[in-house]
Amino acid sequence: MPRQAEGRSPVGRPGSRPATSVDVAKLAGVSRATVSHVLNGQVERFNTDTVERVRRAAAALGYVRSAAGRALALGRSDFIVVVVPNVTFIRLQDVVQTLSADIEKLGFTAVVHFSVAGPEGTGTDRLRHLLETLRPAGVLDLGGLTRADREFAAQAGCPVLPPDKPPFNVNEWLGFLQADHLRSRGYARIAYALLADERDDSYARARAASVAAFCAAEGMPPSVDVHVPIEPEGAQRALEALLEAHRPPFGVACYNDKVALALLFAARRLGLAVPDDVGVIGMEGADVGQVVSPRLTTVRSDVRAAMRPFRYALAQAYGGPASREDEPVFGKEAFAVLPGETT
Amino acid sequence: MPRQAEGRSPVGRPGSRPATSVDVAKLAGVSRATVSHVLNGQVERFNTDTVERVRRAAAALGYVRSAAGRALALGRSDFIVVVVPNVTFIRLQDVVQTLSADIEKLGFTAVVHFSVAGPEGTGTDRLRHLLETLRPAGVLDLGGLTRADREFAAQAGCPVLPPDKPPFNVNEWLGFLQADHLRSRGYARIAYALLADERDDSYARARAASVAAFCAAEGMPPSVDVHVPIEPEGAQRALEALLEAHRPPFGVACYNDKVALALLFAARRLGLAVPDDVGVIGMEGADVGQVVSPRLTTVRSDVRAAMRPFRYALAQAYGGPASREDEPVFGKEAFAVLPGETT
DNA sequence: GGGAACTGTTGACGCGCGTCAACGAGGCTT
DNA sequence: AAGCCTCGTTGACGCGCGTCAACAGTTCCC
Repeated sequence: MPRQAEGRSPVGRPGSRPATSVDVAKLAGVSRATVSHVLNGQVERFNTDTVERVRRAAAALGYVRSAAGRALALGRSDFIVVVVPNVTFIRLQDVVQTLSADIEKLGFTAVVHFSVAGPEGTGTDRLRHLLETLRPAGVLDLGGLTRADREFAAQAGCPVLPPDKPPFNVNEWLGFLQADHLRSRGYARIAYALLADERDDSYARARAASVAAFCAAEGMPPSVDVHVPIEPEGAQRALEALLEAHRPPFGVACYNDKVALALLFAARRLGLAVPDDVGVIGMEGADVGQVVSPRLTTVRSDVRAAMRPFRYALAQAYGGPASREDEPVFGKEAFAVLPGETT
Repeated sequence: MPRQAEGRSPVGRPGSRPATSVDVAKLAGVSRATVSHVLNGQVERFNTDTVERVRRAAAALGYVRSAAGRALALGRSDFIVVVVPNVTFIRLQDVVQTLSADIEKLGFTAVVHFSVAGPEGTGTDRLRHLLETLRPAGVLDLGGLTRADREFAAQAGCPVLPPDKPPFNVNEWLGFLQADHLRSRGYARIAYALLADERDDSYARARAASVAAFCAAEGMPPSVDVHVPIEPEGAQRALEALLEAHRPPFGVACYNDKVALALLFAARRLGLAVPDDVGVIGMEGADVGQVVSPRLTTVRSDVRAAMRPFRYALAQAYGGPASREDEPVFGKEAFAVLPGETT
C-alpha cells in the first residue's frame, strides 16, 4: 500500500503529522530560513510579496510552531512560571486566571507553581527543578519566593518579575486602609486577625506589621495579633483570648473575609454587640461577605487594578512597544473600603 | 582573558551553562547514549557499575534534562494540560493544587487551562493552539471540554483523560445526595438553585437535572430551577420568584455554599423561617459556611477522595506498575451530607 | 567598466535528547 | 578453527527551530 500522499490540512487529519516550517517553506516556494524570519516579525527585510506568500502558506497549513523546537534553538522556552504563595483568599482563582490571560496575550504560556504543595517535598526543590527543565522566559512572583530562590533563578538566567521585592508595599497599604478605617469609626484599640494553622504567610505578616506601625504612629495602644481558625469554636476561643488583651470597644482588622466572618459570628455568639463592642473589617470584598447579615465591612479589591504592577512588569520585560500604558504601581483605586454594617 | 574553565557545579555559577547529558557522559566516562538509556530506566541492560557511575555523575553535576530537547526528540512533551471548566467553587484552588501535585509525582508538569478566560477569544482556539505548540502528553479534563475539542485532541495524538465522559456521574450523585437529604428532612417540594450570570456551567446543569430526576422518581412535584446572584437584593428577588412557584415549606438544593448562604440570609430578610419554611442545603462544605449562624447544612467533600477518578486515570495512563491502588470511581466517602441548622 | 554599497534570500550549523542499528568481546557449539 | 549467540556499549541520525555568515542581484559612484 502506497504511503498516503503528504497530508497537509489545517485540521490535521488523523495520522498526518503537524505541519512544520519546512512544509510552509515548500508551499510558499521559499527557504525555511525565510519562513522563520518572516514569522518572527523580520518583515522589513523582505519583499511584501514574499511576506504575504509565507503568511498565506502558514495559514493554509494551519502551521503552529513547535514550542520544543523553538525552546531548544533559543535556549529558553516561552513559559512564564507564576509562583503562587501560600496565601488564602477566595478570589485567588480570579488572580491566576487574569494573569494567565495577560501572559498568553504576550505570546507566552503560564505555568502556575504553588509555593508549598504539601507536607512532603519542599516547594523550593520543585521550583528549582522546574526552572532547570523548563528554562522559562521568566518567573512571575506573587510573593512566594524566598530571597535564595530569587537568586537561584537570576543565576540560572531567568529574570524574576517584578524586579523589586514583590509585595510592592501593597500589603502595607492594605493594612493602612483597614486600620485607618477602624480609627475613623472611633475604635481606639485595634487588633489584627491572622489565619490560624497556615504555613508562614508573608502577606499576613506584612499586613499585621503595617497595622502595628499605624497604631504606633498614631499614638494608639499597640495592636494585638490573634490567630483565627475558620471554625466556630476555634474562632470563639480566639476572640476570647483577644478580649483578655483588649477591653471593648475595639476594632479588628482581618486577614481576609473568611476570618472576618468567623469573628463576626463568634462575637454574636459571645453576646458582644457588633459594631458597638467589636468592629470587624475584612479584606478582599468577597461576594459571600456581602450576602450575610450584618453585611461585612471590608476592603473591596479590583483584581485587574490590583494586578497592575504585574502586568506592567510583564509588558516592560516582554511586551511590544504598544504595551506600556500601565504604571508600575497598583492603582489606589484597586482597593477601597467597602462600608458595611460591622464597623 | 581566558575563558573560564568548564564550570560544572550543582548550583550553577552565574555564566556557567547548565549541564547536559554530554557533560554527564564525559564525567562518567561513557557515551551519551548510555547516559540517556540509564537515566531513562533501561537499567538491566547495563553493568551495575556503569549505571552507578552514570547516576553519580549526574548527581554531581546537578544534571536536569532539558524539557525542550526531550520533547523534540520524543515528538511530545511531558506536559499535561489540565482543563478547568467554567465552574465556581471556593475550593477549586485545592483541586488544582492536588492534581498538580499528582501530575508532578508522575514526572509530568501541569499546565492549567481555563476553559473560558474572558469575553474575547474563545477557549477552544486557545486550547487548540496550546495542544499544537505544546504537544502535551495528555489532557486532563475536569469537564470543560466539548466533544469537538476532545476529538481534536485525540486526532492530534493527545490522549484525553479520563477516557469516559468526564463528570463520571459525580454530579448526578451530588444532586441525589442533596435531594435525598431534603426529602428525608420532610420537605415535600424541592428547588434547585444555580449560580446566576455565569456562562454555561456543565456541573450545574448536570446537578439540576439529577435533582429533577430524583423528584420525578419519587413522585414529588417537579423541582424548580432558580438562578441566584451572590448579592443581597438579587438573591432576595430570586427567592421571591421561587415563592411564586413553590409554597413553603420547601427545600432548596444549592449549587455551592455561596449560593446557599445568599439564599439563607435572603430568607431571613424576607421573614421566612429557616429551616421551617425554607430548607437550604449547600455544596462543598466550605469552611465559611460553618462559621455563620445558623450553621449551613451542606455536602462536605474530601478533595483527595473526590479526585480519585482523575488520579486513577493518570496512573493508568502514565503511572508505574505500583500506582494502581486507586479505583476508577470517586469514593462514596468523598462526599457526605454535613448536617447543619438550615434543614 | 570596475568596484562598493545595499537589498533580498538562503545554506548550514547547532541547540539537547531518544533510539535504532551496529559494533566488539567473550563464551558456546559444531 | 569457524560460526553463532549473548551481553554491554556506542556512533550517528533526526526531531523543529533560530540565526549567522554568505550569497546573487541590483543600483550607485568614481
